[in-house]
Amino acid sequence: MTTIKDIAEMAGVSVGTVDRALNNRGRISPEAKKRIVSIAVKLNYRKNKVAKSLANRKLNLKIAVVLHIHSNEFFSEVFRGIERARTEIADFGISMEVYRCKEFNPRDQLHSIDRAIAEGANAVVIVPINHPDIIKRLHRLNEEHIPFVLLASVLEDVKCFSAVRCDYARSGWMAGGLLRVISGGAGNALAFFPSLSMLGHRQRMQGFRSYLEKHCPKITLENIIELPNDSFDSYRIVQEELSSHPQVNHIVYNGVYTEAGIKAIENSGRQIQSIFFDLSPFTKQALIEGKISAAILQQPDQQGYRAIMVLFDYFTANVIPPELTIVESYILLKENIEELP
Amino acid sequence: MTTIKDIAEMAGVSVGTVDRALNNRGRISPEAKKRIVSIAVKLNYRKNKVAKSLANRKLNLKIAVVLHIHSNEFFSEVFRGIERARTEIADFGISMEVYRCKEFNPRDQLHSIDRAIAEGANAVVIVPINHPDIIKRLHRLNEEHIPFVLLASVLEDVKCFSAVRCDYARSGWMAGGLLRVISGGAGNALAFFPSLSMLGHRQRMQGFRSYLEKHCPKITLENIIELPNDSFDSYRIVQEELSSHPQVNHIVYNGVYTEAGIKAIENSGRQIQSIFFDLSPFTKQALIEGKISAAILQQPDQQGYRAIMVLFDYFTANVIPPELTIVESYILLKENIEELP
DNA sequence: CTGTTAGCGCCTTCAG
DNA sequence: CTGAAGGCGCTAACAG
Repeated sequence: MTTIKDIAEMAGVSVGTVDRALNNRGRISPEAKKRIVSIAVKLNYRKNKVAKSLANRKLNLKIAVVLHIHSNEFFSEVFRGIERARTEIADFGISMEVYRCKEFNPRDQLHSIDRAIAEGANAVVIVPINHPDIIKRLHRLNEEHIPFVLLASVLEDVKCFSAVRCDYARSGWMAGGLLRVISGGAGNALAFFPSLSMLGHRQRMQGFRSYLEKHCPKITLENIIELPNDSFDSYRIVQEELSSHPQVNHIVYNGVYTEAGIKAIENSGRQIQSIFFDLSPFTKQALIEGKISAAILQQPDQQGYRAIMVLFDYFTANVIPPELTIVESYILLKENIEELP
Repeated sequence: MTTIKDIAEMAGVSVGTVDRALNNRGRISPEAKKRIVSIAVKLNYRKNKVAKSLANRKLNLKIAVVLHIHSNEFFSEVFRGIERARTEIADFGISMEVYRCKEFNPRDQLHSIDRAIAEGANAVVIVPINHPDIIKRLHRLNEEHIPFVLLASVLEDVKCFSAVRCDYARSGWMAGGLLRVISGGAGNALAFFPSLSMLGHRQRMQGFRSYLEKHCPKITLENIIELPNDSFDSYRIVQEELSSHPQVNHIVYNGVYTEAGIKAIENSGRQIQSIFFDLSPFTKQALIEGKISAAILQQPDQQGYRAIMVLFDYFTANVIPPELTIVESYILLKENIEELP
């Protein structure tokens, strides 16, 4: 491992000069810089993350995390990942502040961003609301050179430092594949999705639909339903859809209120194979009890964790992340989680 | 974040004394120690991993990794995880040396361990051969207080620092569950496993068998076959078994030579649903082409990575790991990996 | 038994 | 434009 001291000796200059040469701090003669850089390249010099972090300490780096308040189980998991990251980065002198704001309330989220910046955040992780004011504010963050990471969401037309999310289209596609396997390739299905005004959900829905169109000619997708943002209404809608589609024997359910879906299916008294998205406690229980057939997970904790770590790598090692980090989705059967005999 | 300096000031002693008190180095009066420790507890002091690592540098910590030479695809993946860990721990002043030895050759492995220790390894990660001489050597490592991590294998009666592996019984159980789903709960099956003298494989096989017994009364498990350690022989055996069991329409294949299994199934010309373990390039291709139905993965790269990181956490933060770290297994359908339209 | 000090590698500040 | 020095938190070696 070569250090700036090695380079300094080799170049016959002081470490200070090497530091200036290698970090574009100016105040250095072009010739000296060139010579030092070439030595650094020759010795394959890499900055030591640990030493840098120790020195960084004085900078008091701070990451702001802008989340919703009334978070569902999915975001609780995301949050768990974020908290895990917090403990890991603390030793590196990087702190984290969480700002929670009302869901579907752009004004509140805007306010949170402003506050974060005012309080000295050096970077932002955000689950953005798709609203012109927010978009505009994010553009301004770019102008202010505050890197921000988009978490668990799709926002087009915004150039962010990095984005961390699942591949929504893929997860819908996988739901299709899983349905093919579970159904033996034939049957009648209903699919429920949360607010399709969110691009991610729409992509998932489209992935699912196009899979069935391409690969499952014998599965009739009788309806695709957008779920309301309420547990009881969701229950009622699932129930109604089941009543009005008596041949349906398969359901794909992607919704915040998993209990609603589970109960509605159960209370129908019909033999229905179902695929749920995400692993709420209800889903988990229902899976183990055989009330639902399978689940598709998107590792929310990993998403939260990675979003923070992207910034961590940047601060500690100047790593420029890929524009998009995809966290893989997984299929879960009861056999993955039930207790073994 | 409180530092030893804070504690020193508070206790009216020097940082040296605090260091001795907090790290059981002796040479300190019991009263001083007690007082300092209580202050540390009150201030919720945690050692700073970064600073410790920087200081650790002088110790030149070294992790030895004892692997087989003729590694299959599974161990290539394990190795990739290990190399990933290498780059992460380098900045912390911890190096890694890989010792490769002939598979199924205890003498050679023994020699590798000896050499690793002679060359100053402070810890060992090993994929152990289940042989009395190796076991004895591992016991001696314990006496020498060299922590060692067992990787991707089960060894009873050896108290190790930590073990990292998949849950073999669970992955067999999952194969059963997947077969249930794929087959619709009825059919005739064959199951192939690698050397059952390895405890892990035996556990997986038992997990699979007991699942079918408990939950799939209509699936006839016609035979369980142990695969030889050769590609051509494996092919021949699968072929023979298929011939002598003409009603078989389901196969579970866990073997090193995945190509053998795939080809034998393909060449039989029969309509066979199959579940493979692990994701070799052959398996991946066959999955995408629909020649096999599903795969069960055990994240070998994660296993390699975690094995190293367990020691890393110990060296940098004195973290005592759990005796066993289970890396989850996952189900893979073609829809997980095929290209999206 | 305890205090002091010199690093670990890097960054920043202050002199020159 | 460049060098020297101090400090980030912890450890180890040496003095007392």
